[in-house]
Amino acid sequence: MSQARFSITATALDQRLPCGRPLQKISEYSSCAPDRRAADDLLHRLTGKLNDFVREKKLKKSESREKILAVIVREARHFTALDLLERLGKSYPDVGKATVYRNLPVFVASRIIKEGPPDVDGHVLYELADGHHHDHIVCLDCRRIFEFHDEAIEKRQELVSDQLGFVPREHRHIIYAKCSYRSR
Amino acid sequence: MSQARFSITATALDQRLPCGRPLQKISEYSSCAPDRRAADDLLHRLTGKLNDFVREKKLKKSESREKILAVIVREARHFTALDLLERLGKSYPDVGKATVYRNLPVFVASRIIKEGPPDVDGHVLYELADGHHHDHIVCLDCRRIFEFHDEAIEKRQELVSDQLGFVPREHRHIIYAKCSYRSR
DNA sequence: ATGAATGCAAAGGTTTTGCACCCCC
DNA sequence: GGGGGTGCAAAACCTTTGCATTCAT
Repeated sequence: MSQARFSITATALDQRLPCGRPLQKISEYSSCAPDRRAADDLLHRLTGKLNDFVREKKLKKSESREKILAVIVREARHFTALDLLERLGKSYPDVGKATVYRNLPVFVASRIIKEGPPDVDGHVLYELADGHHHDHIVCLDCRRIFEFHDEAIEKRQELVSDQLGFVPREHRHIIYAKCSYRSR
Repeated sequence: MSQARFSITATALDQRLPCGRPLQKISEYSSCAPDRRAADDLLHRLTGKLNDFVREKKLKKSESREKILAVIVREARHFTALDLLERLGKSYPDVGKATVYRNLPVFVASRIIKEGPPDVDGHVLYELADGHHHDHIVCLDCRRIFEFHDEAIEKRQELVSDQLGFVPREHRHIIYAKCSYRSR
């Protein structure tokens, strides 16, 4: 059984923080933008995607919408509506919260973000829809969210669904676990 | 690869309902109590479990708590706090909602119920903790919740977690799919 | 000029909390 | 009689909506 089939990504890149301290917000960890240049590139690409969608659906351009997108790309990997509001308030206090709530569905519809698993408090977690499907593993100690992908599980799900007479559309799979940070 | 490793249980037992009609509430389907005698047996067993917990934690007996438990066992397989409130209101209108919200954590702590996957509207779904772990497959058409268990996926999760340096504690796995009811 | 998009504030729906009272041990 | 448990109502919390206004096309 090949180990190469696993892949993992730490959403939180700041590995220096002590793991034992519980955080108030998952997002405190996921806020570290990994690479400014990469983020800018991505923002540029996604802005294009947004514009395409806006044109296609005969919507109108809006500065607020682009500000929101910028904050998402630069600061958030996994975020709730409230996280986003809070961050947006720091960079762009002029954008109202109703606008945020009204635009999240637009970003989802344009496949720029997608709804992920619910966070620890039960709120919808959004994340960038980068095209690469992954599932989540959340550390119960440090609350960081990691991503994993395992082809064997994916395949098995399809098999199970099929055997049971279902056509699978999507799934959410979260493992709550303890990372070994503490014991290292 | 043996097929016998799959198991499935329909939470909703009323198979006569037309599948095409979307429901307002998941619970409308999961409300069909399968067998009165079995439910009473279970209630008796769980009441004992509750009493043990109450004694152990030096809490006190309460009639409301037992009423709530009775409604859970008799009417609910998968339910949100609000579902429970609504049903409770019919059988025991004298029990206040604060009491329900305050007791749900007690039932969870005593391992009588557990938090399940979030429902379609994002609310926490509780379910009886019957000791048999299972995951869920939800039909996007008829909204019924089915339970499945696949040992291969379970094992694989442990392997993945272990390889990545995590000690898994629990997980939630929901497949959103379309059942073949319509096309039959 | 038309209708999308916005900010604000008010309303909505769900869960939690404060408080006085009740009841179990 | 001490402290958990309760009901009620108020508050807290997050999200949606109404409305007048602004802005993009």
